[in-house]
Order: sequence, then structure tokens, then C-alpha cells
Amino acid sequence: MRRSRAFIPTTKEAPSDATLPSHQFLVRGGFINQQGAGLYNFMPLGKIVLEKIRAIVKDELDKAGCNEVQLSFVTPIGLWDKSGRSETMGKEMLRISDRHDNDFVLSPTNEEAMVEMVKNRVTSYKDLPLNLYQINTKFRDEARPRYGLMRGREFLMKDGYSFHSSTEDMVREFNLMENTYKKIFTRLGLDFRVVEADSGAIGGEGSKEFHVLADSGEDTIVICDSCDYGANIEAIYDDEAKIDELNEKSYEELQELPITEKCSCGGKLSFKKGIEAGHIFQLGTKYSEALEANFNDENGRAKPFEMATFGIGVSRLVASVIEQNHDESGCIWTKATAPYIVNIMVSNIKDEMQMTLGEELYLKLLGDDIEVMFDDRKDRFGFKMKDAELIGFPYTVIIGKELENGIVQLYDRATKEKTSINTGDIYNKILELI
RNA sequence: CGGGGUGUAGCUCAGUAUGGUUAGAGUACUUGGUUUGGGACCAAGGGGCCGAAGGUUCGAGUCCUUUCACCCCGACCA
Repeated sequence: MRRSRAFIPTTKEAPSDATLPSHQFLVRGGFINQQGAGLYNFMPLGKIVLEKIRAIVKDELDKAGCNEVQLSFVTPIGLWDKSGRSETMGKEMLRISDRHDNDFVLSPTNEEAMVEMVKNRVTSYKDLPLNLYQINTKFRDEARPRYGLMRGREFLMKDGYSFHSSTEDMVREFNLMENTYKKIFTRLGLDFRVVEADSGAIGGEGSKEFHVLADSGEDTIVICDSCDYGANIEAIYDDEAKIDELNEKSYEELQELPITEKCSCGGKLSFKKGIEAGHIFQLGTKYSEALEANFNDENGRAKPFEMATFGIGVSRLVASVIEQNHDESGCIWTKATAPYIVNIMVSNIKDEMQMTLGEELYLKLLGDDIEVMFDDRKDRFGFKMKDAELIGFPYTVIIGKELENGIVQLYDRATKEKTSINTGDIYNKILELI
């Protein structure tokens, strides 16, 4: 993409109400803009990042044998009456009426709809197990949306549901999904922990959360420094007051707190802040029983499906990447999430030599299907560098005043280091890095 | 849902207490010129029914009423 043709409205100043780095930089970098309370538009850069994360989630799930579907976003209220959630979820469900005065709900989650889809279509134990998922818009009418993409009302979430003929098989799938989620978070380049969770309102027994470690995280977790044990404090302490007290502490304050207990492996435990970006639950038969969704077992007896449910906050992950990877200048995207992996910056577009090389390199990389941005704008060096740092391209090739000596520079966004490279070697160097 | 706050140029904000020329600044934008390695400089210019509706007044960004939106603290929340 030529920067001169791209719609990337960057700004010097952040919205006054943005407190989180991800919120500030995603708005300043022209990734998103606010439409209303908890509602965001994704502009071109934001859309690219969102789609990249979605693609990685889909790829790993498909490899693990999950089936992608798409459920209608607008759902009849009757669906929610059957499970009782039209009462229990209360005002979080946004209700609307059509021209016939029929009531509908904008889906906040989809246990009911997915069970209805499977019910009476899968009728034998021979057709189990089955894992269905979708990556689709959700709407939860939060009392107080905040923190940009981190806690919006409308958001993109992957929600998956599995169906089994036995608890053992459901637990097997639960473990498979835990490993699949680990692959996804690792591919995204995130530092994360799988922690034991409180099972909350959705119900069920086993429950694990995937936390992206970040100082600004809303959740407090305990992790071990020598094994991979981790737990949300909500799952450890029964005492509400204790949980509230810990949650109110900042990251720095938490680091000061000693934990006297040792991990069962003997390792040292400490408090961290995390962003909940994934959650997996063992549901059991809660929804299949409520909705009378049964299959026939080996003896021809009707039994409710054993179920598990799996969620990943895709749009929340966009913000999480930045919460974990940023500095005072802006975003630092990981290789897997960067909207463009390399940015070619011509320092002075009036210099013919510089433009010729820039153009040549740009077209060559484009021909190789490499995600490349070509900053061909008529702006000065400093302006374009600040812009590149704010957006957070992992690498920027600076074609500037050193060109007369046959040298260009490779700028690494994460380290902010510039390396001089002969013009003849830059192409191969880029291929090597990405 | 309880408490508090804010709506003025694309963006960040002054101005409102005490009503009174043509409503301001910075930034962004347009044009011309200079400049070209860290968000340049000079000059000229465009852009606002001051959130909306109603009211008081000779006169309202400013006062009154209603309403909408957004934000903050709390409660709630995969």
C-alpha cells in the first residue's frame, strides 16, 4: 500500500478520556474511532489487525477439528426464555422489536442458539463428538463500557461449543482446546498464562482463563515462577473483601506483596495483572437439559449432550497486543499482528535516487506478497518517523541521505535501533527478518 | 442503577462567574515560497446556526426549562 493512497488518519493528540495505552495509540494511530459508548469503528489498519488475529484463531481451530459456522446476530426472545436467561442476564441483553412488535435480542453469547442448531440434527452417539464455533459480533449492554476496545459493548468474539456423549470425552476436548488456545496465543506473539478460574455465572465445573500479562490488566492473578501454574484470585480466595482489596492495587503495589505459600511444585508464587482474552468452561448438561437436547446412546437411550464452551475475545486481543507491547512513541506490533510487516520510508521524495530505489524495493516486495507500506508522502523525515513509530510497523527501511554512499538503514521498532545496510543487501535482509 | 462532570472549528481546548463589536488559540487543512535525518519556517486563506428544542431579553456561547449524547467514581460484568 502506498501511504499517499492509504486512509490512516493519525493524530498528535489522544482523546482526553483515553487512559489506557492501547486506547490512546489505537485512536492516535488511526486504527479505530469511537462511534458511541462502547462502540468502535475499525478503520483500515484496525481492520487488517483484526482480520489477522481472526485468521490465526480460525486456522488453529480448524486444524484441531472444529467446524466454523455463523449464527444470526439478531435472535428471537423465545430462544432466551427457554433457558431462563432472558431473566437472568437481564439488562445486559439489548432487546429490540420489529415492525410486528416481536421481541429480539442482539446475541451476547450463543449457547442456546448453538444447542438449537445441533438438537434433532445430531441424534446418535456415533455422530459425537462435535465442536462448532463462530467468530462473530457480540453485544453486551454493559452498565459502564470503558477502556476502548478492552471493554466495549459491541465486540468481536470467537465462541465455540462442543458436544459429547460422555464427561470423559468432554474433558478430552477441553484439554485439546486448552492446547489449541496456547498455540493461538503463542502464534500471536503474546506473553500469557493459563489460569484456574472461578466458573462464574455460566455454570459448570472446570474453567480456565487465558490472561495476557500486562500492567494495566483488570484482573489479578497468581502465577508460579518455575512451573506453569496460575490462578485468578477469584478462584483462590473465598473472601470478597480480600479479592476487592487485591484488585484495587496497582501492578507496582502488587509486586511488593509477598506470598508466603509455595506452589505445589515448590516454586515461588507472585501476583500479576492480566487481561482475560480467552476462557474455556466445562459446561456439562446445563444447557442441553434445559433445552431438551438429547442423543441416543449405545443402548438407544436418550441422554442430554455433555458440553463445553470456549471463548476468545478477538477485538480485545487487538488491544491486548498493544497493552503488552508499546512504548512512549506508540504501538509495537508483533510480527503476526502487524498491519504491515515492513515500511519503506523515502526521506525526501524530491530526491530522484531515493524515490527510484523506494519504488523498486516496494514493487519487489509487493510481488513477493509481503505486507509492505511505502511511505511516499511529501513530508519531512522526522514527521514520517514519528508516524511510523506511532503506527508500529516492526521494520522501517529508511532511504535517505546515506543513499549517496550506497547505504540505507533498517529501523527496528521494538529496539529503536538503526542498522546501516548496503542497498544491494536490503532485499535479502528483509526476507531474512520476516 | 446511584453520585459527579463535559458538550464551542477535523482534533485538543480557552471564553460562560458579571448577557453586549464580526466567537478565539494551538494543531490539522488549502495555496505560494523557502526547507529536507526526528512531528520545519514565512505569508495568505478556508472552516462554527457554540449538542438539540423551547423560553427570558432590545440583545444569549453566556440566564431559565426540557431533552440527547459522551466521560469519570461506585455497583454490576465472559
